[in-house]
Amino acid sequence: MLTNARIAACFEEMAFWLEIAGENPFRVRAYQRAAETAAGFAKPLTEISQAKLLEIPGIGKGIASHIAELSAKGSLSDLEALRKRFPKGLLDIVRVQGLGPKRARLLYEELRIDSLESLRSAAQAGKLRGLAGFGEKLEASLLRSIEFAQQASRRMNLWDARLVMSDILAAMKAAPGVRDLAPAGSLRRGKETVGDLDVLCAAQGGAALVEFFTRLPQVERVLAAGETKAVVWLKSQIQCDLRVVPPQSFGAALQYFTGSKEHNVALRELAQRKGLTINEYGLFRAADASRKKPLAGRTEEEIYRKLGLDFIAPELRENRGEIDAARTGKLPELVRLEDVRGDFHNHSDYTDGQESLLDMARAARDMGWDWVALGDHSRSLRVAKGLSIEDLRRTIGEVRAIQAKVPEVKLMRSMEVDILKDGTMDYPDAVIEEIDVVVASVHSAFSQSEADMTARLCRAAANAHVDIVGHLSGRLIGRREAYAVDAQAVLEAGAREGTAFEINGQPQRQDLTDAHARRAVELGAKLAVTTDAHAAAQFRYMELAVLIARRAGLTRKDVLNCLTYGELTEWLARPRPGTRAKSH
DNA sequence: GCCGTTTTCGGCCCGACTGTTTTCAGTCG
Repeated sequence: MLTNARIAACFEEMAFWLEIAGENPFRVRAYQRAAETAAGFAKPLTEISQAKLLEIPGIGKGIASHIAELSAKGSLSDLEALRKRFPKGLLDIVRVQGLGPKRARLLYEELRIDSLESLRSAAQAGKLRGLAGFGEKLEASLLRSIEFAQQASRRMNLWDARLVMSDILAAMKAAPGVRDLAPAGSLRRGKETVGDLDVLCAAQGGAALVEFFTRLPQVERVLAAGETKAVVWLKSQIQCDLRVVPPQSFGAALQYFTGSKEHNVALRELAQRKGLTINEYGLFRAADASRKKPLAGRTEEEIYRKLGLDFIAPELRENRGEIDAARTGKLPELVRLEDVRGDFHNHSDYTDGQESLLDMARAARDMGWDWVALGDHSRSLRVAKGLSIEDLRRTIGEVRAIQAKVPEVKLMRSMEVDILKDGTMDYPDAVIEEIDVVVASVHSAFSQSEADMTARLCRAAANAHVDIVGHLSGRLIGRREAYAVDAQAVLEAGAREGTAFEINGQPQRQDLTDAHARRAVELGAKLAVTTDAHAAAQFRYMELAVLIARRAGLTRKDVLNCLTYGELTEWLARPRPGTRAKSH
């Protein structure tokens, strides 16, 4: 099936080659915007009629016909034509810091440079400095940048990025004259991976701060440093940007540097229509050329309010309709970490976890949760010491027994039960009925055909003994691709049968994605945010799961974890289509 | 290429930093 991700990649590449070709920059942007839209769109675009496509902001006749062509042929003739005009290696070349489409094209046309290798040898031979706009310094800096063009293109997962960020923020608190400090960028928006860290600082006068920042022990290399801005490469192997603004501009700057870029562009277009203009220093009347009297700037809330909008949570700022919703009072009231009353999916040392059931129960209590379903792996997952039927029954007894030791939190027994190759469960029905919460996941035969995998997961999602389908895509970010599956079909099957879907907060999984979670809710399914904790400390992964839920626009009523213990047991005992109610 | 209670044509967000230049282009976010 032609996925939205695949469509997005085509438009992204279209934009790239058009830019190389020196096309109208606004046409380029239109393709980039279409790519963003496609990537974040919950429903498969191929299933939407041409007329309905035109209603989507950023999609007009041209893009809609491209989608139709992609859908029909699996390729784009315009894209094929562009690919023939330029060598593929230019895609690598623009990853080098300081090289954009203009210079890449010049390098290709003047020196036939079409790969990182030919770029390196030309720079080493001193051949670049003769070109218009190139000099010795640029040549030398490019030569250095080539070295880590590869690693710089890798993105860090959100959890690791948050750890590095908190370290940098702690260090920056000691900087001279700091009045306020905040993370911005994609990390603040809760994106699953982060390309660079954005640190925002409020202070009067930035030079001393920039200096302090560039000399932090965490810094490996300074890429740029001016009066109000610095860019460094950290020893943790990620780029970190610092911006310093005066305190009265902190909110405007926080809004500006949180992005996304697409959200900000749309916001500024809105401002423009109202005779206003926004930059990182504040919201101004367009007529106020001096930019001396901001209408807003100290807080983000002010900025949105003065634009006639409700406050938009950072997680929603992707220009996917949130601005319209904010204008008409239709923004969802997003689920919050404080709304979560417990976890469904985790592991003890009976299988591949690090701590005992009792320690996990105590940790759940320390999280402030009202209830927790303590889990483990089922018998087929040998590498994780999956539990035999006898061991499973014994651990169910143990969970009941340790309840007395942690009266503050209601304990349940959950199991992550393997979905076998044919879509049946790893325990017989009679055994499964003894488990309080059944999370069904795929851990084997990842290379099945899309049709087989889809049938397998649909069968599990429609199984009345399954409460929650676990990590639907099976991807491990940066390590393993998602297996081939028609997620839409599985979400439909689950929604029809009243089965919930997991939003797994493990940093490498983050699965469902925000787009699939949104689709699940649109189809009428419930979601469960989970930690998949293999150690007590990993209960904190709930933070990531909730971020995904928020990015998906989920409210308390969409998320099972917001139920009280009483409400949850009612949900677990709910009548399922085609079967008798489960007994508990 | 997209878009429109000022417009169906002519606009399309804004600023910092670098290196190349004597006023600016390219890149980046």
